[in-house]
Amino acid sequence: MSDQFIKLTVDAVVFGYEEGNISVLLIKRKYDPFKGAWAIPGGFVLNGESLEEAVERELHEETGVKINYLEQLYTFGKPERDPRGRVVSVAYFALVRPNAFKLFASTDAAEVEWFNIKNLPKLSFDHKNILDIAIKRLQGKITYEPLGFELLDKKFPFSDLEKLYTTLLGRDIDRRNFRKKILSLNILDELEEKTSKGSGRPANLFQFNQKRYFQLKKEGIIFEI
Amino acid sequence: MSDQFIKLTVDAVVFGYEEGNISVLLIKRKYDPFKGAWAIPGGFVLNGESLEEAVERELHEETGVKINYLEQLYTFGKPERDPRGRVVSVAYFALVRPNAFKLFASTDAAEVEWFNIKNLPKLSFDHKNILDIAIKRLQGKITYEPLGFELLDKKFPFSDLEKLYTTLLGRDIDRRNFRKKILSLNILDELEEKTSKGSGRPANLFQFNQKRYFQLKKEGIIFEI
DNA sequence: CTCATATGTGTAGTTTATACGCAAAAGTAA
DNA sequence: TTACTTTTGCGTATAAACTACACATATGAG
Repeated sequence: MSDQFIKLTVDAVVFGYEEGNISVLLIKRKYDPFKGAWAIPGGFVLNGESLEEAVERELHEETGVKINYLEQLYTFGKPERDPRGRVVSVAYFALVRPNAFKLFASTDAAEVEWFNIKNLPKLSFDHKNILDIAIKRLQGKITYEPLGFELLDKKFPFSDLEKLYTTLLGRDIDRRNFRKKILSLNILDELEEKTSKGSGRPANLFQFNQKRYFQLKKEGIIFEI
Repeated sequence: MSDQFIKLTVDAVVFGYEEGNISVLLIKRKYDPFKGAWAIPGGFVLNGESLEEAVERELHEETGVKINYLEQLYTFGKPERDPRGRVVSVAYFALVRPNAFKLFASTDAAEVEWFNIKNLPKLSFDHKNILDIAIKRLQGKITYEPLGFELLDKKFPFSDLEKLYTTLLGRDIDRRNFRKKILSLNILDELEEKTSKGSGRPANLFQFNQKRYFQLKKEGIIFEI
């Protein structure tokens, strides 16, 4: 049987957000094929590990990131997608808080870097396609799942959340209506702390209450922007 | 490297609808493991074929169905999910019109049968899990994608669509509001033909206009129930 | 020709979404 | 200290969408 020659990899599109920029984590490949070109981090799945374990291992090995949220994106299986032969890749979609760790490159990666999704380099394999699908998923999903909080600091001012949504959706949002809508969902805790950066009135800090969110979800109340 | 021992299969959850019943297509396994037990149709991916080609080949070989709609569902990769060793399965989700063809069992299948999703037999492998996820996907997706039409005859009375949604969503729908909402989407063509089955006023037949739907979608107008 | 059955349509009341302006709390510069 | 700039925090009026609900019409059956 010829199926024994199919190899399985996992790849992860890792998104981060900082001050109005959505970035994606890429590595510069150390070995052929596509040596020296940029790619999504990933690698072969080992026999004893689950797909998620493989993703976390590869990400840790290659980049040093701490993942905050992980979900399966899509499996790419066209016969000609990898010049090394038949390689099927299960792609994942990850969210991180970029300022919560330091990047470092190792194993298969010569370099690791954040790239703004508006300004991406040429990518290896079919990784451009994978990234496009991941971006669409992120843009679509933040309107009906509370993913945004996974990209912000644990405690954040409302304006950060608003700016994140404006950036991701690529359109203006009415600040007052947005605030009303989010607060009416009752999944944010307003803290006593305030923050002030530069001039302007200091902002109250908020925190996502995941426990309450899951309970509301169980009761059938859905998140929606 | 131990990754060379990972084998790749595709499995397909095939849904059909007839007169108020959502059914799923299962095969009775002819060989071990789980010989004689019911399972979702599927099998190993061959080296030269894409994942979709593998699904269509296996479905055709094992069951004789003609697929009307196919999308990737999820990839299942827990190391212990198959007693034969490390087998990762890319699961698909398919919709068919059951009265458009005849079933026949062959190759790996001893029998093929439609099972109402409310009354399923014990399943092989982790197929119960796969099926549950597929059912959730179907229920979720018909509210924001026009999938229902893929399950009905090309020409259908409005009451068929209504009954399908009632069945899938598991709750009553106001007949008048539902009709208004669907018709306002402007994706159905009202035909001159009428149908009459038994007593009662004959119903106009409708047809889904996929071309118009895609155009509206491109313009940003979304399907939603 | 009457009855049972399924289809086809309109409107009022409620809820949700949208548009929009001004006051409060801080920093900054004269 | 005071006037000015910047950012946050809040309310209301209008438009749009959703929900609930009842009766007329076209057939088949007896």
